[in-house]
Amino acid sequence: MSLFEKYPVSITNSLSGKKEVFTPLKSPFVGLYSCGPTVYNEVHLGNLRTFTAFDVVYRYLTHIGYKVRYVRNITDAGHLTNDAGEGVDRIEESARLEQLEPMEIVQKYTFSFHEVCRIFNILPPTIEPTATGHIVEQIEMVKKILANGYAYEVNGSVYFDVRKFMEKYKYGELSGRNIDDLLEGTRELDRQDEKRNAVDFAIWKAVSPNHIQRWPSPWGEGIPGWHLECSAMGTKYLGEQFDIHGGGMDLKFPHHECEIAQSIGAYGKTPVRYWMHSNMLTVNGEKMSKSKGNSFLPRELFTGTHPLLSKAYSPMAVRFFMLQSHYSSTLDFSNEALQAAEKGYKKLSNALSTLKKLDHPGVSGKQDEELLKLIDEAYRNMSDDFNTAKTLAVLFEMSSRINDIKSGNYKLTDLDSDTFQKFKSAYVTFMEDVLGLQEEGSQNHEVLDGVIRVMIELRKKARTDRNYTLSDKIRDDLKALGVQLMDGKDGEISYTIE
RNA sequence: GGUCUCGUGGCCGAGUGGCUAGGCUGAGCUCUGCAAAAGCUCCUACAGCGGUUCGAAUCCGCUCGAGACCUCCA
Repeated sequence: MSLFEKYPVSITNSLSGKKEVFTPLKSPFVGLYSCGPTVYNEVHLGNLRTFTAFDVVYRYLTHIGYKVRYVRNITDAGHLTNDAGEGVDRIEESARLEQLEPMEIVQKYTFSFHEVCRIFNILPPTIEPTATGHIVEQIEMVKKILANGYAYEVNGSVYFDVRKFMEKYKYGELSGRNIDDLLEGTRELDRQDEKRNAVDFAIWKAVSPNHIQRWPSPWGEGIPGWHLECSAMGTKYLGEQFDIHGGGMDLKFPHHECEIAQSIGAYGKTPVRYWMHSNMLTVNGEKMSKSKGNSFLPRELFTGTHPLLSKAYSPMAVRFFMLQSHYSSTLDFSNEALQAAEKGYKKLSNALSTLKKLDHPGVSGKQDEELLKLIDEAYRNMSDDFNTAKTLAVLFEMSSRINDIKSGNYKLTDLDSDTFQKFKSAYVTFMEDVLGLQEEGSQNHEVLDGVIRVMIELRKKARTDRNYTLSDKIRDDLKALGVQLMDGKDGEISYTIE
């Protein structure tokens, strides 16, 4: 029996608004798509929250035995900031601002995005398609939609005909929009628009002659509509219908709503069975966004240079901070909250390194139902709509048990070896593989480790000589450098690096 | 204006009809040469009002407050 059968996953489906048991179309295969970044700028912490949320979804589904194909796109084709064709193209704008080719902009920020992902331990997806690499697929999709009568061409642009679509299908189901209201509110603006109705959206857009990014199409030179790329690439790699599509809450409308309409318009079936939306990261209760100017860059965290921060925070502390809340709730970002998260993370991380060094003595004790129950709970919590907050609570329980073992309050000889192995493997797996919380510091510094060991030996000697002035000096000086020594009961000294 | 979400102890943040969330902070204790770490104990809340129920933070209604989407945004 596989883990996903033992702990069936339930997902809050944005489409129904309800928690539903997750059954993949072709178990054990799972198709997962999540909207990636538009690479015209550096990603900020709010963006990162969503990527982290779906990283955990991918990690957990994989861990419990599903074969996941995880597609996360890179939007590297520019789009006009509104569907009417006014506004600016972000990538072109950045290119002009930085005096670079659009391709250089896109390359630069794609690399930067990957670097940030690596730092935050966000795994690469199994496929990371780019919009510009799938122009052909997008043009083909536009052709299909035109052929099916759900789009019309005006002056080299192609628009999706929402009115026509609604004669046969529903539009607005995902976001709970009432189309009549939408039409009502925007009727005035329609006059000089190419669109038949305000709710129509571009699936192919003709661009002016001085626009740098452009591709030939049956309708003339232009760029694909923003919503189209996800539909085209999702279909190509995951099929006309697939299991999970995720993204930030702010993409629900119009982006995801349009995706649904396009796919139905092209293939006659609804593209996604489970829609997942992660909620916003807020600052003082307001959404973090570039346009509001309240966003934090990853770099500002590591260096502690942001005016709202009192110090620098490590990537893992930030990752822990995000996992402490459920993905569907807003999460408020503040210096205090980060400080608390840093300490909490350190506690779990310390227990992790302690546990890794522990081995069962081989003397057979008895089973411990409590420990086994904790493992079971961790799985139940994760299978319950990827509730990382509840899972972390269980890991804190476990870390207490680990510390009990370390301090001798709980003797390993009283525990049977099988239970211990299960417990150990569960804690390490949930921390590292499922939640992606790695140990920080200590490792990867062989020389430093050697040097600290030498200092520790000297301090031990000083202590046995009762030369506390010297032993305290060694400890205090190392502390000043960020190395914390801790005296164990058995006379052994361990250390952590800030 | 329309649609929707949320309001939990000093702070962050789970929970959704009866059972301890958890983390951080603060106070006390144990251990320790002193620290640190760890363990134990304490401070115990559900915006307000009304209703349903044997029983509600959890369901329903109203009031107040905050936010999101409706235009690019994860």
